[in-house]
Order: sequence, then C-alpha cells, then structure tokens
Amino acid sequence: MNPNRRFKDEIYDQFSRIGKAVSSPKRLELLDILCQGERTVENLANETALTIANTSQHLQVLKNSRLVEQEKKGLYVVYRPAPMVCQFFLSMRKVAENRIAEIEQIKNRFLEGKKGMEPIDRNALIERIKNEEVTILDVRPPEEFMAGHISGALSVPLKQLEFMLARFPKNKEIVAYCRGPYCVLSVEAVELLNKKGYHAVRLEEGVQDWRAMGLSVASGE
Amino acid sequence: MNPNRRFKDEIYDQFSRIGKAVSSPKRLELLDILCQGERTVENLANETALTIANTSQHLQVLKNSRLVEQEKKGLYVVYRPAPMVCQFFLSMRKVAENRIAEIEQIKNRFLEGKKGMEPIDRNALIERIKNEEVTILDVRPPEEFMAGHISGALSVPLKQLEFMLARFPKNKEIVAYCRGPYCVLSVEAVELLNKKGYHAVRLEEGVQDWRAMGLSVASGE
DNA sequence: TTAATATTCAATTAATTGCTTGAATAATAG
DNA sequence: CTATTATTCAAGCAATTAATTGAATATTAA
Repeated sequence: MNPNRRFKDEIYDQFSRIGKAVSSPKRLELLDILCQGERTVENLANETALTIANTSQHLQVLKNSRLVEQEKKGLYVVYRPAPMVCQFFLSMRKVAENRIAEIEQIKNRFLEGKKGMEPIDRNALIERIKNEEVTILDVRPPEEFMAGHISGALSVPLKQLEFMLARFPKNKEIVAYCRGPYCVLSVEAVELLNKKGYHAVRLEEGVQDWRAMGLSVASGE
Repeated sequence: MNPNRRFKDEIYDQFSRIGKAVSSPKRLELLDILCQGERTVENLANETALTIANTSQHLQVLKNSRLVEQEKKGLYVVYRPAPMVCQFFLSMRKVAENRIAEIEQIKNRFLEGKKGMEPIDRNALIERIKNEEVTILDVRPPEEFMAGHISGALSVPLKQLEFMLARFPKNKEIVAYCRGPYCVLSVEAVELLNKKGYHAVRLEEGVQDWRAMGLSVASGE
C-alpha cells in the first residue's frame, strides 16, 4: 500500500482508540464519575448499576485507551482519570448538549413537576453564590467534597441532609449542587428541602464546570 | 426501572452518539478533512480512499450524531462540520497525542530519513514566521487556502509547486504547511524543495492549530 | 495456613458495525 | 424526454462488541 495512505490509516486508527473508549454510554458514565475523584471498582459498579465483572472490563477498555490510570491500594484497585481527560469529556459534553436536542428533552421530562428545578437566571444565581448571599450545599459523598468543592460550600451528603436540616436558617435561600447537570443528588436534595419549607434551588454546574468557568474551587476539609 | 437510573441511561446514551461517531478511524479522517472546509461526497471519497457508497454511509452516521451538516448544491451534496465540532476534534487529538505513545512512533517512522522534517525549535520558527523572516507556503488545494490560511502565506498547491519554484529566492528560507501534523502535503513539498536546492522546513501546525494558538488567520484571495 | 474479599480472566451469546455490491433516486444537460 | 452524473438505499457477510457466568488470582486478616 501507498506509504502515505498507510501512515494516515495508522494515525487515525490510533485516534479512534479514544473514540472507541467513549462510544459506550456506560464508559461515559464511569468517566464522568471518575472526574469527581478516584474510585474503586466496587464503588463504580454500585454507582452505575453494572456488575463488578462488567465494570472491571469497561475500566480496562478505558485503561487500554489511556483515558484512566490504575493503582493498587491494598485489597482495592483505584482508578482515576488521566490528565486532560476531564477537559476532553467536558468538550464532548458541550458538543452533545449543544447539538443533540434530545438531551434537553430528556432533562425536561425528568424534572417535570419537580419544585425548585425551574429554569432560573443562571448568571444571577452564580453572582449571588460568589457574593455569599446564599447557603451553598455540596450534597455529594464526603470524599468528593474533599477532592474539590465550590469555595464556601458546606459538605452535606444527601444521606445526612435530613438530620442536618436544623442547622440552616429558614429565611436564607439554599443552593444545592452535586456532580453536574446529570447527577440527581441535588435534585433530590432540593425536593426534600422544599418539602420541609426551605427556599432551595438547584445549581446544575458541578465542580468541574465551576472550575472551567474560572471560578474558585477549594479542596480538603 | 428506577427513574433516576432511567434518566442517566438515557442521557449517557445520547452522549454516546458523539462517541460512536468518532469511534471509527475513517470518520475521524473525514472530520479532519472537513475542518479544512466544506466538501462533496466524491471529493471526500477520493481523499480517504473509500468507495463513494461507504463515504456516504459514514457521512450519514456523522450527520445523525449531529457532527456534520449537509446542503444540496445542484448535483452535489456538500458537507461541513457543525459548530464546535472542530474544537472538539482538536481536544480529542490533543488527548490522543499526549496519551498514546504509538502516535509519536508512527510519525517518527514515517518521517525517518526525510530531509527538513527533523524536529526543530517550534517556537523560534513561529516567531520567524510572525516576523515575516521566511517565505511561507500553503501547499493545500486552493479552495482550502481560500477558506482560511496563515496570514502572509502564499497559496502554492503541491501539484503546482514544481512549476512555481522559480518565483522563490533561493537564499530565503521556506516554511511549508498544510492541514496539520497528519497531512503529508507539506512533507512532500519540503522534500521536493530540498531536492531542488532550497532550504525548506515543515510547519506541523495547520490553520486550525494556528487559530487555536491565537495567531493571525486570513481568508479569501 | 486458611478464610474472606476485591478484582480480573475466559468462554459464550446476542447484537451491532463496517464494507461491498448492485439497484434506486434526484438534479442537470442535451 | 433521455442520458449523465452524484448520491443514497438495501441486502448480506465477516468482524467486533457488551453483557453474563463461573472460575482464577491476589491481598489481607484470623
């Protein structure tokens, strides 16, 4: 074969390894979760409703296409996204959200009839968050909060929200966020808060988005 | 099924449409070419060494995942990338280049023994281009030059290079570029120029990269 | 050592995909 | 109206892939 043709075939074949890795919905979900912080296989299997063996296989596909790295920690194997991968994922999500109309429809159908999920003036909300005019709750599991959270947010994992309700003044508005637009933790948090008489709204952005917008992110306690 | 689970499955399923579209090496090559400017099916088939029918099918996959748009112009159907798609492609290419070591190897093997292709000080070269200290040749087909080119470059399609040689002073260094690191037009141009006694080097960056670096791009004549 | 736990491996099945071939459609020119 | 050209459609084959199952491996704790 013509060496020029051969060269191109080989190069695009390598590029397609990345594409193949992100051509499976389950692997995309795994990547999305991993962008919140490293995880064990078992943990990822629970989050995604996959069997352990299947999760492991998907993770190995991701590893072979160099999108994730793996480290053995005692009895567990911990996976984490490779550098640049979360940016790439965001870029892919952006194309999908802008180009595929079905995504908006699915979101609307899911949020239909839920309180506090109505479209709001995003920029005004972000302004109020920056000015600390609202109480911000990070309702993800505590490890994820530790790995990185919106500056000024309180760690209130969804599971503990009900027990911690008393701490929040009823007259101050509450903004809950979690992993991003397709994570439902904050949806449930806002539902609960509104039922209990708080004025709560949901912030769709996750920490990754927040960082990508150039806003302040903290980590640790 | 649990509505939360169902929501996630539906969303990531939509995301994966983008991933599936870029999971085929041939579709990636098509996208890469389209990012240089719109093309007909026949033209794309020639560039990629695919049959017309097969090209058409790939283009329809790209269309169904909303990565390209189509317009009928007389007897021809013209395809072009949808907004944001070229940025996404660059982001994917960047991950691939940084994470997949085989790409560098394939490139080195291909360029092995060719003159003027040795690794050079990229930034110094770009500086000299910006300062117009070298003659810059855009060796792509003229339509692509029209659609966008590095400011100050001359359109010298590879096919006409031999006939236009006389125009260039032998004492001024020549820099040739084409579509990007995986396009071989500039490789062939540099080989020819060096054989004819010119001092020519290759710029790996294409117009897209040039623009992405914030440098000056012109279009038209 | 043995038992328990987390992960990976290997084999199987059903479904999907890429490519080829030849026919069908649509726009234009004579 | 007919012929030509560009593109798409439809059917079929070979190859690849996702998920399941049960067994194998590796690390730790008893």
